[in-house]
Amino acid sequence: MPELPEVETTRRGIAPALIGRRVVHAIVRERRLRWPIDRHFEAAIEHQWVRRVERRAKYILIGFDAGTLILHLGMSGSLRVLDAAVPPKLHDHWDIVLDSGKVLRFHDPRRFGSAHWVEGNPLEHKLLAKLAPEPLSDAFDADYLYRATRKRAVAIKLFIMNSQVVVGVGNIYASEALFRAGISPRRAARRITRAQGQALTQAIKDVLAEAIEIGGTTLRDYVNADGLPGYFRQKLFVYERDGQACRVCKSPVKQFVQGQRSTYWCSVCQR
DNA sequence: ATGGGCACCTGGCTGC
DNA sequence: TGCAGCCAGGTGCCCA
Repeated sequence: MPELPEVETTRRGIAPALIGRRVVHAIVRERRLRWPIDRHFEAAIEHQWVRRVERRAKYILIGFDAGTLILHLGMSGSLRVLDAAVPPKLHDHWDIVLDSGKVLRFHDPRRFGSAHWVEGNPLEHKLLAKLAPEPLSDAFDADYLYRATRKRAVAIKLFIMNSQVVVGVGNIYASEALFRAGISPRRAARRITRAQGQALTQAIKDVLAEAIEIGGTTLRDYVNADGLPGYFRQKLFVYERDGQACRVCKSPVKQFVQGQRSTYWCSVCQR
């Protein structure tokens, strides 16, 4: 899936086409996403005006007067804004047709994405209530991260991917941030030094901000609201570069599995 | 509380 | 050419 930069790029891309528009119709073709789409989904949003398009972690929040749509793109999801006349393709699971003649269309081959309609404060919803700070916020700072690592035996890579520690750091940017901070992904969280905690905090912020700047990372199927890929792949130091020369020291990038996910790192640059 | 592993699903690629 | 096996931007949930 899209990680935080891809979700944020999507949010920025769809927002101008949505805010202030009215929903004329909603069409669900496939309800079996990660959780089945509620049968009241279509009726809940029809005829409502979109007021806000926000993001919390990797969730996109589309706010209406009567409630909020909480969307997740899963591993292979994407949201695009198209002319309503464009016919849907395989795995285009739902449409929100707008009074502008445009449609917000959700595409997700693996169906790990989700859509929830909630009334009341969306941040109190079960999926959002226990999430840690946003990585690009002031609440996520070196002091916070260092304190959180104390007494934690888990490997630092798994630690920074834990949404109860910090949100939005997925498999690509976890490896990339650790490379930039010079920390081995296997290091126990409680073994990092204060200086390493500082470097890691900054690396996470930098890598996410830089990726957002150029539209995120497209590895296989991610596209933004206009159907275009992101270009951060060209800036990756280690992710999916196993066997290739480290961009800093020229020794081969290594790969191994942590928590059933591939980790990429340079054993010379990272300790 | 913490950590580890599984489940959900389709498609693309590799190697026989 | 066919097909089995493996792998992929996530994360909630169950178990020890």
